[in-house]
Amino acid sequence: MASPAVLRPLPPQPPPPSSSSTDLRAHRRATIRGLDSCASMTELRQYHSQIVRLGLAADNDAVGRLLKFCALSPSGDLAYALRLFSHLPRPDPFVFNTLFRAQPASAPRSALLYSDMLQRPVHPNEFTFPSLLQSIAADRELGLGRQVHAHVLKLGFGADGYSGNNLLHMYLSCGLLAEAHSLLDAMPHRDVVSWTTMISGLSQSGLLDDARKLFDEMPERNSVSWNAMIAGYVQGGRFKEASKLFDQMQAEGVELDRYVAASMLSACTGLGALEQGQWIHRYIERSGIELDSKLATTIIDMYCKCGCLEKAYEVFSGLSRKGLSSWNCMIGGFAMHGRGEEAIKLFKEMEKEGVMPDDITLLNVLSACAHARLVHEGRHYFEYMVQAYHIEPRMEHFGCMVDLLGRAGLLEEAKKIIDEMPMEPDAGVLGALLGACKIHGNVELGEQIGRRVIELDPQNSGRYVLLANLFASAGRWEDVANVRRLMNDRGVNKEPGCSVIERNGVVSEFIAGGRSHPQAKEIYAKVDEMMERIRAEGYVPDTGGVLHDTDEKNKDHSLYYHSEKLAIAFGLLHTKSGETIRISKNLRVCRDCHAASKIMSRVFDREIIVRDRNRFHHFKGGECSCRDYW
DNA sequence: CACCGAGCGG
Repeated sequence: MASPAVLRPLPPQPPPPSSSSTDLRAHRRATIRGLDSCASMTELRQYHSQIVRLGLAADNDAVGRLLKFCALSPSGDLAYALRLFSHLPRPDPFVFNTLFRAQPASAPRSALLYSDMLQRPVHPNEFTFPSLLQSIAADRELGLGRQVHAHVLKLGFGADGYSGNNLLHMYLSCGLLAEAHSLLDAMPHRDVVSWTTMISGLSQSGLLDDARKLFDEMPERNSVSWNAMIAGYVQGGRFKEASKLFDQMQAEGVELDRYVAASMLSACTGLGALEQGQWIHRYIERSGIELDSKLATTIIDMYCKCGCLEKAYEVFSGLSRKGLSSWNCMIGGFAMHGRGEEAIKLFKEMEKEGVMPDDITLLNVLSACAHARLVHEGRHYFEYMVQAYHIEPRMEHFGCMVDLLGRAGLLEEAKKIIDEMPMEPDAGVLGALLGACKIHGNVELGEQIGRRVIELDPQNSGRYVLLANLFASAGRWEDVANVRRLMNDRGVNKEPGCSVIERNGVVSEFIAGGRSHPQAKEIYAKVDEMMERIRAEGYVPDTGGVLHDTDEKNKDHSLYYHSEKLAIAFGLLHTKSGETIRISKNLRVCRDCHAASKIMSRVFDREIIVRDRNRFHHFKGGECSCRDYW
């Protein structure tokens, strides 16, 4: 009854045996042309048999087109392409060049194919080297790259811009910056791609300032070049410079495309700049930039990490097709806001929709449990991930469990996880236990773990401070001094606390005790007023976290001017009453700021949202969303 | 018969 679904018209059928040779030629042309609009392997097989029947099995023109579809189309079939290739008696350069472009490529395989090409011999043309060099660059096979470079010159393609730019890319990927520079100087036809390749290569080698110098000097720029530089800053964590360059790009009237939009969303995420991020999001909607699952996830991540879970969820639930990364991102969003139940609910929804979770999904679920004190659930999912999905816990999963158990006060159980895990715990895992020891005042275990952590990761200032704080809480001032001395001897500096707040799209930065802000005087006066107000409401400075063994009054004052309090003062000065104050900071919220922020949210009737290194705190009506569990 | 297919930077 039901006929099979025919999605596309069938290719032209063979001509009747009586037809003339003119008809045959026309038919042959039509078949070859039709191939260029082929959409599926099923259809391709029909064309293939057609071509064989027409006696074109050895025809590079016809088989080359078949091979192009099999090798390059997302609905193609690489194995089929290789079979076609092996049955071609005299493949031409086009056939070889097409195979170089096929994914997944690898440098050794491309090299093998290239030497096959040379032995036959089939002569490489200018289209041969770009794709060959791509796979060599991706695998950083410098030795092969140098040999191919020699061939490019010997075979007379030294002046070809595409080959030159790809050689440049290859040297940059292999980290040979000097070679890249001299190649660029020697290139006869430097173009915007050559410069952009250099900028991106230097950025990826961490030489952002060199890249910027080149960027400023290059004769011509397009949106790809701007994005190379902006993305470089973002990758290097230099979000403010990314944002400044973006403003310059806008001023010069360069088109904001999806790539620049994605880079800028990441910059906003890094800065916690909600308004700017929202502007980019609206721009994407207005300009009709296609919202693929990757870009959507970038937007969701921006909203999550800028403290706006509701907007994140709105975008998430509006997606018609949710990719794994979107689910992961949203679950992670609930986790970092301490909304563990909702994270778990979303995970169950994901399972119900038949989406297969991965190790990141489960990491986010465990992290959600850790931030919400869901010890029971955390234990469950730690077992469940292996049983249900055969996902073996990695280092990070163990770290999450140590964090979950340790923070809940189950130090012995956390220690047991570390002792029994199949790999050597890294500084992150041990650091989680150290943090738990600090919270629960277990100096003996903390000291033992702390010393191990510091030796594993001697440049990380946070762990020294944690250990020193632990000693301080036990009144062991001599050990505090020893830790400080160790830091000094090793040249490790305490990372200064830094908070940022955005107002009218402008990001202001405050450093603890810093006075470089133009309105410093006003802000400090506001802090004093704030602290006075909350003291009257029962706030008592918590000097437990202050290391200096000085008198209490000095300690109070160093607490007053923590970056977070400066940022809140700025927020109170510059926002309308009732408006939410959003702050992002580089370190974790200290106990004193946490207590003060709670009272301030009540006294000034403001919602204060703080993103710290680990998670979010929503202060409202005298309470914090973390329920003092962080 | 001769034509052509196609390669780079985010």
